[in-house]
Amino acid sequence: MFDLTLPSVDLAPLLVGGLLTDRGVTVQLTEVEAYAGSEDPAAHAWAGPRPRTKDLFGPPGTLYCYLSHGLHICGNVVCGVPGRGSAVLFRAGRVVAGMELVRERRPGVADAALARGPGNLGRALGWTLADSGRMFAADGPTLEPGEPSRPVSSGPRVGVSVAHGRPWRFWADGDPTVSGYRRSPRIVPGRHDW
DNA sequence: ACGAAGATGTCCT
DNA sequence: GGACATCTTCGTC
Repeated sequence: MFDLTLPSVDLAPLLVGGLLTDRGVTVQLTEVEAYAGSEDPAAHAWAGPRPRTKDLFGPPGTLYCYLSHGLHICGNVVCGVPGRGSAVLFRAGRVVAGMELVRERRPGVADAALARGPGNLGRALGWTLADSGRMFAADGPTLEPGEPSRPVSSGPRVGVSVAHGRPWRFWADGDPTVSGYRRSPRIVPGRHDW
């Protein structure tokens, strides 16, 4: 298990290569992003606790799931100081166990793409909004250390329109299961925006 | 009540 | 690289 009391920016690079398991499916993480809670304009926790984001403010080790674009379930592990809303978003991984189950959930998809992108990773694990609030523990989802498939690189987070100067996305560079970088169309040109 | 903005995915050229 | 589907949440009127 990881030390989930670490700040998200310190924990995130350690999670690359780590093994995320839930309900018989294991993915080796190849891409994650750190969000620094109430100190991070790009974080869901920035506006303070809301009905939708209440699980972000739970204890470290809480699974926070949110609905993205009305379709996709994305998952995070809450970490750091309790109540600050810090978390690491699981963006992509390689399926290493439960492959048959994942193929059923995502028919016709190439193996490398089964859990590529946060929404696809959530689908691979079968997550729904009801999974938000569960705890990482022996009887729930688990996170175990593992060796990254490639050297870990860092850069700006995908799709965020503010605080894009913070290189808080971490990935196994060159791994085919990593999602492509996508710049937010709403970043105002020329503005540094840390 | 209305409109815009998403921590996206997929298909198209 | 760009368009668009999709729908909840939130800000504003």
